[in-house]
Amino acid sequence: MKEFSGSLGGLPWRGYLVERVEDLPKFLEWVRRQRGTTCFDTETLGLGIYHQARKMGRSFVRLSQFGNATEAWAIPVELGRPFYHAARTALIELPALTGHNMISFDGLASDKHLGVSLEVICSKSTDTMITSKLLDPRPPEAGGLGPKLKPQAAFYIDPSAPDTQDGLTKHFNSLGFTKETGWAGIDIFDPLYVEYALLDVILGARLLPVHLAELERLGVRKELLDYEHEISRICATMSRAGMLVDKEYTEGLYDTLDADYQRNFEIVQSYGVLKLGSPDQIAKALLESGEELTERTDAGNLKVDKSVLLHLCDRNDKWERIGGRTPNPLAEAVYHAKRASKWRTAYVDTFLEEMDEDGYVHCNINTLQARTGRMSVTRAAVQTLPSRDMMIRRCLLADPGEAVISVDFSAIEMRVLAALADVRRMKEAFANDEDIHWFTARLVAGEDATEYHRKKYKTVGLGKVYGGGVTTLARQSGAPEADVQHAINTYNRLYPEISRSSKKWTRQAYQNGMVHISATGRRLPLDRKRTYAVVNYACQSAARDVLGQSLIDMDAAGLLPYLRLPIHDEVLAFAPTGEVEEVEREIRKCMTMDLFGVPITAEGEIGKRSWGSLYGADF
DNA sequence: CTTCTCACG
DNA sequence: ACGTACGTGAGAAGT
Repeated sequence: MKEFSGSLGGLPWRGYLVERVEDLPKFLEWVRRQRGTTCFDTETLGLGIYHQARKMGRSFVRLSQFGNATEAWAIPVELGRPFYHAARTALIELPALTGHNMISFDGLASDKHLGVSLEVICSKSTDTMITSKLLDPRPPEAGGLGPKLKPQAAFYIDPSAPDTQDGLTKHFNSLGFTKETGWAGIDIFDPLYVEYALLDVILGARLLPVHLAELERLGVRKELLDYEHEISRICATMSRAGMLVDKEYTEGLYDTLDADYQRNFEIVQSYGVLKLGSPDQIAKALLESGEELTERTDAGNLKVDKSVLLHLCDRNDKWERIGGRTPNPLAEAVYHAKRASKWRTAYVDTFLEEMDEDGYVHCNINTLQARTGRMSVTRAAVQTLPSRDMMIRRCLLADPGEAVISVDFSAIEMRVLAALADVRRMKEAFANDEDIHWFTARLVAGEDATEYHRKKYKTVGLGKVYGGGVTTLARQSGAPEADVQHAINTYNRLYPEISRSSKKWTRQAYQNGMVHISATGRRLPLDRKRTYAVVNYACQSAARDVLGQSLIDMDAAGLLPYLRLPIHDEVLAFAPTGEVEEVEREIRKCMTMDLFGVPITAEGEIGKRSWGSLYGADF
């Protein structure tokens, strides 16, 4: 056994590294003495819970740490069964746990590699990542502390708390490792590695009570904290289930996209462009080919983005000819090469890289990522797969004998806006199950309302939710500014409650230290220069909480085993073909509710085995 | 590390 | 009085 000690925030701490099997009884005695909440953390080979251990042929969990405010233990799980069993016993026997991002990372890692299920972990855990996001959801660049342990510890515990993440990276580098290779490569008994591992649980154990006290001081309801832990468990369960990669199709797609890229990049090169990702070089070559470029980026450079390229190709975004000019072959090649390259690297490569031994990808769902509380999904970013073309979604499959189900909320943000701002005429429209944009168009143009009117007022309605101005809406819709201005004025007359609520929410935020309190009691800090964003924050965050509540209802209805992904206003599920209709109906039922007198409704779709089947694929 | 670009809701 | 589209993840290039 090796001992460590130090002092943080004026309070000493001691740490113990178990080196031999004979040290384990002392650890287990300590475990049995713990009455309060114990912090749990793991040091692993990396982030790839589901594929890394197999690829490297090693124990994924290297070190497992447990600690309270003053004492911490490090168990070298990778050394073998007795150590693994001690960590497992501790996880099972400890009465209450905390940890930083522990549910979606350490919880899933324990589920996969330590013989302790996610359910057991979740039944007694409080995650300080969740408490930190409820205190302030902003990343550091937006003025918040950010969720990392270091700034949290520095602010809430001790300004001189060491930056264990940054410090470890530097230590890795000094030993000849990189940030990535260090996790797997460092000696399990390296003193600094172990000391930082011990410090992490000491800090985590101290962070929880301070966070909880702060949440109480700020009046954040306990119910919101419980609600977020339920959502975290539900989403981690979806990650664990994963989605099957159609390996044969995906490898074929890799080759297709690669060939597409090669072919088009050769054409691009023949115009003297060496780097496809260099807007400078592309702009120069286009100018030399006789084109005129007028649009500029925020930084003042010539813009050569997708819309500019499509225009030069004489195509719309569905790749249909516009018929206004002769297509520029360089623009066509750049467009195709960039698309093939992005789709291959961002999606296809990631699927093949992240696949586990059985061919499943287990994406990481960050349940409170955005400052509005919205979720994000990484490794792979499956919330952003191309939807106009089915080829990427075609890579992901339900299990044999199953089919995909997708259920969407109908116009959720407009409904949430009507509910939160108490917009009388909108509420009437939704009560009658009207299409809100047709409704608005008919209010203005009567029976003469056309698709053109609907589109115009849809743009304005969305602009309201986002807080957009005349210029942007005009650019976005292609309509003249005067037209758009008139439509906005009309909209404001029809639905005066929107501006009224916006002003009220802004005023209240000022009184509340520039924080908007959402309908569910979430704290949403505003930027002083963009207070108009309060309408968007209120709507986006309430829409997210409607989704969250529906997920909790789905779990209660026994539907969790079918769920695979939350996508902002949509839920993706897989079910045996004999049950799809019933599962779709039950999910839809959970997504149907009342929000302050506004009916929230949903529509479902049933496909075949691949996700792409919902986008036109025939399998 | 910042900028640009592009994929989504 | 004025004027503001919101929120993400990811890769490549250039500083």
